[in-house]
Amino acid sequence: MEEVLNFIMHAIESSKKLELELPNIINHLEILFSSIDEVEKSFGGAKERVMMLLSSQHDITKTTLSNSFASMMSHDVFMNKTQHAQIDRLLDLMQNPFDMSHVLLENKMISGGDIPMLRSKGTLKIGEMVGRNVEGLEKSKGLEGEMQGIQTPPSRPKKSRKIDLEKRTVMVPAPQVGNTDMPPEDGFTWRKYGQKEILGRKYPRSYYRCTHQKLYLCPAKKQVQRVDENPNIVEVTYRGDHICHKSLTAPLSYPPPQQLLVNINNTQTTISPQLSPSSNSRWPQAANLGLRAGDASGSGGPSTTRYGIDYPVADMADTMFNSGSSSGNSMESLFAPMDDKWELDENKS
DNA sequence: CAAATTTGACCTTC
DNA sequence: GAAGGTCAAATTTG
Repeated sequence: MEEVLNFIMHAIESSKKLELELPNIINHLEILFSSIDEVEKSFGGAKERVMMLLSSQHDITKTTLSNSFASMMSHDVFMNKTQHAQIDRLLDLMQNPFDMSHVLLENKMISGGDIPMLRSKGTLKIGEMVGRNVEGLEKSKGLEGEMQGIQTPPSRPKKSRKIDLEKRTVMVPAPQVGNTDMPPEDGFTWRKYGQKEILGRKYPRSYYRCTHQKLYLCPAKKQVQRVDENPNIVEVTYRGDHICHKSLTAPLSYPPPQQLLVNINNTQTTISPQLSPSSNSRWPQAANLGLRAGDASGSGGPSTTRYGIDYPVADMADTMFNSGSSSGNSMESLFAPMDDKWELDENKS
């Protein structure tokens, strides 16, 4: 419990720090990123500990947890107006490749030649919560279809798209280099099972399901689609919750998440319903999107998607309550780089 | 050879 | 019947 408190206190501290420094780092995206990252990690650590405690105590459902966070989010705890403005700016940058290069230059200047958050693969990462389409809300038609475990003979088993799986859509930047069609990373391993041209959409939609779908009957799925207006952003729609443990699907050691974490609530009106208890209760655990850029192995062949963990502030709700993330050990790897970042930040301030 | 991706066909919904 | 979602055989890759 003490550990939880430590994490929370650290998160709060980091938040305050961020708030104070905001005017100074408004143009320093890398610092801004690090700061957000710090806050997120701390809350993530707290969440993890709480989850561990809960699982030992049993029976407090994820729904409850999600609701709690939904409530927090609805009060905009983590996103004040200034932060929203920052995100708007980042989005603008994302929408213009030229501006992106400007960002790079900008970071270079700031960091004296090194661009920790942009130099590797992830580049900028903006999670935009565009909607939680509670598709299943009125679909009390009952659970039909694939999760029932009813075996139907040879000719294709009956399946239904109307399974009571909620959808959650997030917008994340597409990889800028390499195979830009790769789906965002989110800590789980996915297997592509289809791709389809969608009417009115410029780019095809890819369908992924949890690699362990068969082994663990894990119902988690996701769709990845590039945004027409801005190919630099992909729309990821999650359906179903992972029931397989993350450790089964992702490596135990996570690469330092050097990506940008931004949560964008388009509009308050959009968000509120999305945060309804019912819609939260079954969010995919993997709400934390990442990017795997620079991987040119996108087409064909076994390329088990090894997703590093990263937690966009974008979806801190999920980050805190839904991602079955790292082990105790991993926290070290999470915080180690952060210390460096803060050193950097503190030097600036 | 196992595991992942590709892709055309099939299924379900509207 | 059209469109979206899924299956599964074929293909690719390590």
